[in-house]
Amino acid sequence: MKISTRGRYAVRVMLDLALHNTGEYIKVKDIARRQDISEKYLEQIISILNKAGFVHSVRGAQGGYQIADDPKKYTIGMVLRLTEGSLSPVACLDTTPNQCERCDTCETLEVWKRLSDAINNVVDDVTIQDLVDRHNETISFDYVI
Amino acid sequence: MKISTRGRYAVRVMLDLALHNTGEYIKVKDIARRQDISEKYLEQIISILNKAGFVHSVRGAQGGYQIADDPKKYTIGMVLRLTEGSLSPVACLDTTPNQCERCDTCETLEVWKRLSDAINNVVDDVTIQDLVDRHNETISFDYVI
DNA sequence: ACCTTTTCCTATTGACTTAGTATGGAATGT
DNA sequence: ACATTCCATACTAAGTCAATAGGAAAAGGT
Repeated sequence: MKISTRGRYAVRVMLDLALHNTGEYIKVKDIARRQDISEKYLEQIISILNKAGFVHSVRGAQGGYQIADDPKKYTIGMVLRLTEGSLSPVACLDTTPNQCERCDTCETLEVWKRLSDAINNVVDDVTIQDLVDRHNETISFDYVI
Repeated sequence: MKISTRGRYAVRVMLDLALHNTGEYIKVKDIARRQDISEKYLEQIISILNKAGFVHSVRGAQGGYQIADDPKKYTIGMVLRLTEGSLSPVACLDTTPNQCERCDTCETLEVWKRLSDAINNVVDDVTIQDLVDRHNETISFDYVI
């Protein structure tokens, strides 16, 4: 029941791009350095975000990435589902109708549904913008000290 | 973010033992047949439950297993945490204090905490007895038809 | 035209986990 | 003694994770 680095890194990439959205294109190398993540591994992850249209890329010198839309438009859930796959705790909830042959008499299905809803409610309630705000709070707190 | 068969089977074992708690000892072979799970694999899983004291065992002929305490006493969360390990979505929540070197400035920590709480709230709200009740409802519903 | 930068694409790898299977030993009732 | 049942450990095939490796393609600077 762990979120893998792929999903967590993807969220951090989106946050990094939102924080550095100056109009210039952001290089993977810079994100990797700031986030302390392997450059090559980040390439793969950002490529997923790119194919889904979450970020926009330009190749060649002076190229890089930008977040495609307003950070308010992207929830953590969208990023995690894209990179991790479905967040439902059991596979049988991933298809409608439920393909499990035991689902008619399954005593535990209700629990998994509640669990799935609880998970989705949290991750879909938080946007990348919320993380930006959170970051800015932390920064100003540092200034006070 | 999936619960593995180990955890799900463990819950079904506990439910099976609760449903068949007649005073006699229940054989792994019978649970395996009813639940349609490999006997040998079930042995390993029930052994975890046994070592944790969730079930009580007797060896030899006429031996088997019984649920150790009132099914109301066991939550799904207890069974899952025992068999799956921690249910928190990120490893850094598993130790106090948080060992992650980035945790002071981590913008996402709050999300993972909320997610962890949401998960635990659901699984700790449901007991094995609730599954028994759910089972009995389904049975009586079948009778009506 | 050439070179550097940067993204894009695919293959490979070592460690680990999952979901079992296999083999045999220890205890218990008849 | 013997069948039954739990107990313990080792093994395995397939898959996932978290990268690493190597190069192709595009774009800008000179």
